[in-house]
Amino acid sequence: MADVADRAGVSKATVSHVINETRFVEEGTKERVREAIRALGYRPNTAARSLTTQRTRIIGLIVSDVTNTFFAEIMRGIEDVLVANGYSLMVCNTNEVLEREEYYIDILLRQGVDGIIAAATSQDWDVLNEAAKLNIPIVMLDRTFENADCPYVGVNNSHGAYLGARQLIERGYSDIGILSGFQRLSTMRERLTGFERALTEAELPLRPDWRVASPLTIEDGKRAMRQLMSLAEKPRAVFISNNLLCLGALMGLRELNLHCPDDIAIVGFDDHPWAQVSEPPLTVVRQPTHAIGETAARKVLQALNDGDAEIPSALFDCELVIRNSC
Amino acid sequence: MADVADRAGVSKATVSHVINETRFVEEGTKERVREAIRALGYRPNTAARSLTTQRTRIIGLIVSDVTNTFFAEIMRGIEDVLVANGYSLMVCNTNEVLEREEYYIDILLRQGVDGIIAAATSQDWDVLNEAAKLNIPIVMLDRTFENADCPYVGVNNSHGAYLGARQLIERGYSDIGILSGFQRLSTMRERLTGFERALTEAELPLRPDWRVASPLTIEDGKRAMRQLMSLAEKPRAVFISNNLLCLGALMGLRELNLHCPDDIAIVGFDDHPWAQVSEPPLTVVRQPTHAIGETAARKVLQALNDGDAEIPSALFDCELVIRNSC
DNA sequence: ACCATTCAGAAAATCGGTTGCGCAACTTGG
DNA sequence: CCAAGTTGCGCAACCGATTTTCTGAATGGT
Repeated sequence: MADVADRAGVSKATVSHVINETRFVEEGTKERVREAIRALGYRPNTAARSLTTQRTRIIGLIVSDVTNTFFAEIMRGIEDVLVANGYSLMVCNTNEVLEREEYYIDILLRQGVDGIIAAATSQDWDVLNEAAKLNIPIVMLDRTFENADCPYVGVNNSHGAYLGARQLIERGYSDIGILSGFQRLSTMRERLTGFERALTEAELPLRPDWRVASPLTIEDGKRAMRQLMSLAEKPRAVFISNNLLCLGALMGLRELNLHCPDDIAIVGFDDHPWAQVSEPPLTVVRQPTHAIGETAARKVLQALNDGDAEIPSALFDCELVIRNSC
Repeated sequence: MADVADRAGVSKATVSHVINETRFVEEGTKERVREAIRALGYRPNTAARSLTTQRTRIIGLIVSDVTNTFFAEIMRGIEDVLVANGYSLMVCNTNEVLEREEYYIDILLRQGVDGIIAAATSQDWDVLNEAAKLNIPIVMLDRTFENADCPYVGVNNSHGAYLGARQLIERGYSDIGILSGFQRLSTMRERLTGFERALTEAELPLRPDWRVASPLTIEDGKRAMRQLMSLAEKPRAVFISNNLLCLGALMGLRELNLHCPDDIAIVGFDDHPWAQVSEPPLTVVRQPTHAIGETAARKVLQALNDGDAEIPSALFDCELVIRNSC
C-alpha cells in the first residue's frame, strides 16, 4: 500500500480512501491511485484490514455433510447471496459428531467469522453461546432447539410430513409405518408429529414396531428397512423422513428382492435429481433447498447490517412431488 | 493477549511462546499462562497472527459445483486431511463460468489463502499465474491443461473410458455412441481418446453423429440423448462420460418412453449412491473421489511444508462397476 | 574470584491496513 | 483585504498478534 501511495504521490490514507470510497478524493488523484494499483498489481491484504475493522467478511457454515445433496443445495443458495455481497464462505462438515462441531465452532471463532449459519448437531445452546457472547449473529438451519435465541430458517416439517402421510392414506394404505431419525433433532420430532397427526385424523393406529428411529445414513436406512420387513406383521407403506434413510431403504428392498410399491409403498422426504429415475420414481416431500440457503444468508447479512434488529425466523412450505412409489 | 499476560504476570511475548511452543518456558510460568487463558476465555485472533506470519492456514477450493456429488465427495476428502492438520477450507463454486472463477481467485488471493486446489474452468495458465507468482502452491484437480506448471491429481481418464467402452463391446454391442463434454476440458478429451481407442481396437467405426458434446448439465444430458434417439440410424449403446450428462440421459429416455438397456445400453462415468437404485442400475466407471480429495490436500500441505520441493502429480485408476445398464 | 555462557523473560519493532485529528491552501463574504 | 469556512489530503495512532533484540540472573570453567 505504501508503494502504491508513493507511486501516486499521495499518502496511504488517501489510497485507503479511494479503495473504500470512504472519503471524498479528487477525481485526478483517484485516477492516479487507481493507475498505481493496476501498475503494481496491488491487492489489499484481508488480514490487515480485518485487524482494524474487526470484520472478516467471512461467514461460517456448519452442516453435517455436504455430500448430502440437501445440504449442498442449501450451501449453493447461501453462497450465491454471499458472493453477491462480497462475503466468503467457510464450510465445516461435522458428520453430526458433537466434538467435531465444537472444534469447528472454535476454529470459526478464532478465524473471526462475521456470522455463522448452522445446522447444529448440538441441542444445547451452550455450544453456540460463546458466539452469541462475541456478538456474532447465528442463524439456525434446518433444525433448531428449545431456547435457541436466534432466527431459524427451515420448513414446516410437521405439515410436510402430514402431506406425505396423507398421500399414503389417500392411496388407500392403512398399514403405515415410519422410518425416522433420532428425536434429538427438532426436524425429526416435527416430522413424526405431522405423520402421527395424519394417522390419528384418519383413525389409523401406529404400531410401535412400525416406528423405527435410527441415525441418518444410507447404511442405517438399509438396516431399518430390513428390520421392518422382517416383522411378522409388516406395514404395507412407510413414510421415510430423511433422504439418506430413504435411499438406504430402497437399497435394502433390492437386497431382499422386494419391490416398491408392490411389496411396500414409500413416500420420502427431500427431493433429489436421481429420485425421478430411481426404481420406482419416488414420491417425496420436497423442500425448497436453494431458497432456504438464500434466506439464511440474507438473515445473517441483515443481522450484520442492522445491528441489533430482531431477525424473525423463516418457515418455508414443503411441496408434495407425486411419482410412482405409492 | 495483554490481559492474559498481565494476569499471568508475564509479557505478551511469553504468552505467545507458550501458545505456540516456540521457545522454552518454565513449567510454572507455562501453567500460570494457561490458567490465565482459561480464566479469561482467551482465543488468539487469527487475523493478527496472519498479519505477522503471512500465513492464514486457509486453503481455497475451486470447483464448478458442490451440488455435484463427485465434487462434494472430493471436498470431503480434502477437508478431512485439512482439519487434521489445522487448516480450514474456503469453497468457491464457479459454475464453470470463467469470470466467476477469476473473481474467486482474486478473492482467495486477497484472503491470503496459503494454497489453492482447483478444478479449473480456465484453460489458461494466466489466470493462475498470479497465484504462482505470489508463491502460493496450486494443485490441479480433476483436470489440467498444457503447460500447467503444477501438480495434478486425477484419474487415468483415458483408461477409464477404455474400460467403459470395452464393457459395451464385450456385451456384444457394436453400434456405440458417446455423450461427452466440450473438448476444452482435458478430462473430456482423455475420455474421448480412451473410448476411441477401444473402438478402434475392436475395429468398430465411430459415426460422427453418434458423438455428441455438450455442456455438463442434466438438462444438456436430456437434450443430447433426445438428439441421439431422433437419428434415423440410432446407436444401440452409448458411453456417457459425465455423471450429470448420464442422469440427464436417463431422464431423457424416460420422457421418450424408451428403456435402457433394451432400447439403448449405457455405461456412465462416475458412480453415485443413487446409481444402484436407478432404473436400470447403472454400470459405471468409478473414480475414487475421497482419495482424490485427500491426495490433493496432502499435496498442497506438502508444498507448503517442503518449500520448493517438486511435487509429483498423482493419477488414480478407475474401476468398472458392473450393474444392469448394459 | 573473575569472566564467559546460558537461560528465562521483557521490551519494542513489525506485519498492512483504517481512521481520528489536524493542517495547509483555497473560497467566500463583508 | 482579511477573517471565517471549506476542501482535499497527510500524519500518526491503532488493531492483536509474532519475532528480534536486549537484559539481569544463574551457571560454569579456570
